[in-house]
Amino acid sequence: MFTQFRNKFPLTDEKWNEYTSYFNRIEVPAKTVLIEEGEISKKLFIIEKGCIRVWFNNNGKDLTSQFFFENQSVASIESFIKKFPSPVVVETIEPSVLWWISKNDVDTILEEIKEIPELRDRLINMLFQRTFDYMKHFFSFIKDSPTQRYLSLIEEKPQIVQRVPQHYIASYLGVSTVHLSRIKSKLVHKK
Amino acid sequence: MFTQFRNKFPLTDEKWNEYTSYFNRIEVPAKTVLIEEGEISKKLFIIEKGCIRVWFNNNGKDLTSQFFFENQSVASIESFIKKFPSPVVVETIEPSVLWWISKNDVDTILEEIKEIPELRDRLINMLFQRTFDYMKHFFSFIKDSPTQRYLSLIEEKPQIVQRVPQHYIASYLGVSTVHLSRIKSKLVHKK
DNA sequence: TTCATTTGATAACAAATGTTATCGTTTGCC
DNA sequence: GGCAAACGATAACATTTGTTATCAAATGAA
Repeated sequence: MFTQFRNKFPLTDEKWNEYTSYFNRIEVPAKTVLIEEGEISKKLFIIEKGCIRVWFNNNGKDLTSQFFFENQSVASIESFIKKFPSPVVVETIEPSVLWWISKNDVDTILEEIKEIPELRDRLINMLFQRTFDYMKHFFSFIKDSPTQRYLSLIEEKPQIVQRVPQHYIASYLGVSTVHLSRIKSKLVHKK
Repeated sequence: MFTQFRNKFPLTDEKWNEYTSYFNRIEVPAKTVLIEEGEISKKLFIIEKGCIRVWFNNNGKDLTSQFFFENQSVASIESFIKKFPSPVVVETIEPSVLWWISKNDVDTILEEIKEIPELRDRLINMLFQRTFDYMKHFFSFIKDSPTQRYLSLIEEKPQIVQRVPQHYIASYLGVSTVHLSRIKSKLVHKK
């Protein structure tokens, strides 16, 4: 799982082995809840195989905010960092193979590597990138129609359209399942 | 302008004076464009007095993404950091008193202070906070109706409702000016 | 396989929102 | 003060989107 990243981290073999040994491998079925609403999230997950959905409960309605696939890391980020009760649920969509690490171990690693400028800068860049991604997704809500957002999704994140059940995609795009069905139907008939 | 922040930064008086001297004070009228669309933004602004709007042009329609008031700092953030052409326009709403600093000077300061853990951590926290703010604003688009978003705005950012022309608020909330008018009208008549 | 569950399409109707146009008020400027 | 531009409210109508209900197809578990 981790050997593919080995050359990206300027660490001694000793440190590398120590850090990667903090991770635990688990296999879980579809629809497994990894982090519950209200729980203080103490785990960070990396996906070896499978796919994960982050959603929250809004007056009984299930609203999806993000999807994650192979090689991405997932946490209830605000809960993980600030120790707040998680506002969101983190749940597998497909049967998945995951690696998790505890917050304690992450903190240990961060404390040690922050003396290494390359890694520190990489971390800061990751944070910026996250912010930019949110900005972009947000902009699409004030500037695009649901149809345009669906077309962008096909273009930019085809994995989501291919692997995720449609009613989750509907709430991710901010429309009802019926309306997403209509959008697809119209697109087909126009072609 | 800066003396109110003096005690928050663990710097020698010498460094403090050097850094604050990098800032330039300007006074500008309302509707002054500070950063144009497509320009590579090399300035960061701090607002002493007045109010600023960040917007972008979407097929001729003027869409507002953020508002800023006194003591906040403003840049076309992605352009400033990554040296991309700015996708947004940064423009004053009211006549304003601003302080600006060049990207070069910001880089100089960042390079020097990154050896100071307190400041580095403060910077990282600021980045996280920005991301959380975007997440929150984004969530409100998938979970709230325009009426609810308007009520939240009154509650959480009364400055915007009080100081910003209504048609800018409409595009910020993602509705037409006519519909925002309707929303206000309904709220009044229900009371 | 068989049956229950999940998923997705569609229709009919209701509600929300956009568009265009008009009008009155406010604001800024000379 | 007076004029032009900006701003905001409202009406009438068009379009989009949500809701509820029904049905068919796909999927998964025993």
